[in-house]
Amino acid sequence: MPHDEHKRVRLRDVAEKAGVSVGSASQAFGRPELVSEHVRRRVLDAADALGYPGPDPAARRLRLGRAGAIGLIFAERLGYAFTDPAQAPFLRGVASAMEEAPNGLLLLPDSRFREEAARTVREAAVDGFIVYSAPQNDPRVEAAIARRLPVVTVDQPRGAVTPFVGIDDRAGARSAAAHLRKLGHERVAVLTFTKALDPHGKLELDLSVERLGGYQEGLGEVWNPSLVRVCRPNAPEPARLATLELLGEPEPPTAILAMTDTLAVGALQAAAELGVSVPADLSVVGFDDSPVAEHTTPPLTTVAQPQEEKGWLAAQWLIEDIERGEGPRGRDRQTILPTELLVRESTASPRG
Amino acid sequence: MPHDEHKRVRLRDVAEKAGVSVGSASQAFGRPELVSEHVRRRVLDAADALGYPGPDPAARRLRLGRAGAIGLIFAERLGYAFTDPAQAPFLRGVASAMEEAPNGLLLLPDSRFREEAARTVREAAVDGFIVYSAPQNDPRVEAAIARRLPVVTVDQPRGAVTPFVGIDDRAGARSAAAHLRKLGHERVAVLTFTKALDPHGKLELDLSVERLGGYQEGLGEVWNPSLVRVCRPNAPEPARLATLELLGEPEPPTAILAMTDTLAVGALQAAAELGVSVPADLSVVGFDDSPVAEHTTPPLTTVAQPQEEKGWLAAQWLIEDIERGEGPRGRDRQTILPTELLVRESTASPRG
DNA sequence: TCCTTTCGGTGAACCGATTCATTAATCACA
DNA sequence: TGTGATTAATGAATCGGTTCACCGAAAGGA
Repeated sequence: MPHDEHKRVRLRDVAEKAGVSVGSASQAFGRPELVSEHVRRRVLDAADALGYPGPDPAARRLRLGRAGAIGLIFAERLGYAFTDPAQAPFLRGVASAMEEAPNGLLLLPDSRFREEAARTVREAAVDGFIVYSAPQNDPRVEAAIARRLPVVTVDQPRGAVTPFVGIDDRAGARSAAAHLRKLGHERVAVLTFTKALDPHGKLELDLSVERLGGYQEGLGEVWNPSLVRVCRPNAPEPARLATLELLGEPEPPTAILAMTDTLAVGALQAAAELGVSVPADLSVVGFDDSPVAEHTTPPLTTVAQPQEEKGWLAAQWLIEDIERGEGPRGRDRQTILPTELLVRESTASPRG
Repeated sequence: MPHDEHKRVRLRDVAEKAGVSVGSASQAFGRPELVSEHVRRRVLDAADALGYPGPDPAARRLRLGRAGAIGLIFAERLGYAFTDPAQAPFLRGVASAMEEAPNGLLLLPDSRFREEAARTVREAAVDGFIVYSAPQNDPRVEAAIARRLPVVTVDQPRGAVTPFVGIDDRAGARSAAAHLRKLGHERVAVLTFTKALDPHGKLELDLSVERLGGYQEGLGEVWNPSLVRVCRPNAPEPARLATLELLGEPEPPTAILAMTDTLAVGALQAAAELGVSVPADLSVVGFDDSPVAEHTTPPLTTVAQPQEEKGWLAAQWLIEDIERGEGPRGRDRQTILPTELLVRESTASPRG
């Protein structure tokens, strides 16, 4: 029967009830080998007689100076988090690096209320942050840096003032575009996504800038800005609509470069709806090689990037820096992992 | 230029440098209206002269008695988290309930190391837990309850000793099965997923038991246990393989009941691969009405459930209980939200 | 001029644990 | 029986803030 104990039970109360000092009581929980079996028993008994919930994490944290958690700052609002299946492997990588030390992962999503989100970051009980694909001038990122905790930045090579891991987005995009060019395509549309712009219009993500640049380089003289469509958020639906529109035009593109596989999926849906055959009438190239890419119809040609490795490395570095205990470092550690163009069945030479 | 201050800067240091008491320094940050403009300035200036990262969250938490975060305990390991697109709307619901108060969301995934995962829960700095679709005898759930913090359970109606929100899984599944029955199907396969079993083989999720029961009831005399396949984890790939196998048998099923849309997607992939036409040769019914369901080819007949509302309600209740500040409650609050069978184009009467 | 408010600042108590230098008790062995 | 070595328990200091009862000075009122 639950009594309505309104007061919380403190370690002190347990010690008193057990007739030992708080010191001993603490040991009984934290390092049992230091107390006699006898004391341990008494303490544990007292504890559950009183309904003691165990040492208060907040207090133990304060004393230990470790929060036991890592903050993950990412681009989307929570509701759209992980809508893109490409992010699952990244998480898997983070997870495997964290599995040894029992740490929690504190999600720090974007929010409609920018400043509130930053406040959450300022007040988050964490030992460090991973900034995943969020622009450097995001208030949350600034707040994270101001905390003077270790930070590792992912997918944001240019602006980072911290260690970072990423891929060569430009080269990857360029190879995708060059592939289409070589097949002979001359009307190539681009599906991109932009992050929400702040009032100053400056919240640009390196990632999208770089990929766009790569497309332009790879397409060379057939690059056509009027065929670029912004799809927001990064999900199939907006891409489907954009593609429907593109294919409805008098002179439709013969190929589409989608900045993510998720957008490519939308493009494929639109094509299927209109009875446009892929790749005979339309080639589609994605980016990421997300888990869905090989199961679309037809299987998607895409630029593979080592998501899982990115996640693993970022977490690994962060944990190292946390254990090193010397605060944040600069951008003295960096890795650019390679990408690879995977040619599957969604691309072919244009008709005629 | 960053000096290598190894010591952390404390509020005390700031106060000293500013020539005021720590009390005033604290106010300058926390409640500016209580100090004179003059003092506030001096403190803030001293703060950034010293590079003070702001009040230490751990300490402030301890004093305030609030962690400012909610723990989310969910079924999958972190790597597989949110692999199922059906979970995104749930998160969105949670997010919208949390948007007012700036709280963090601490992910408490399952782990290969069961006990480590439970430890993380025991030591998590949170004010309460949402248990999302995790079995009641999961060590993490037990740890959460032992913390004597508010807990809300989702999708686990039977075992819950806490408030819970869920749907009538059995009725939903029954309606799906009845639909197929009415169309005239007599060989109906079932794709299910089971949670990892613990050494005692008891980690059963109500959810899957209920849905399975519902299928059985709805199918009546055509229920055939030998056509039940376990697909693990809950992702398209295992379902694809299972379906490939089912369709390769001498007497293949004419319809498939998939326990989640994610599994249904795998079934559709397998059918497409084998050139089996849906719904002409094979009917497929999903569950969840996840965002992908209306975009599959063909659009998926499925049992819709109000994921977003579930998330919203769970978070709402939890926040209320936290603010009420009277510790955990029992299962005195509960809601079963309705499901609805959405008939799209993946089901039809069997041939002949 | 004296008394009462008002305003702003102070500093000690407290949040709930962990740690460690000390002290007390027990044991082994000569 | 005395001595040194172990082993176990103690309690005060500490982690880094927030809060609040109290106090002094300046302003307002009679």
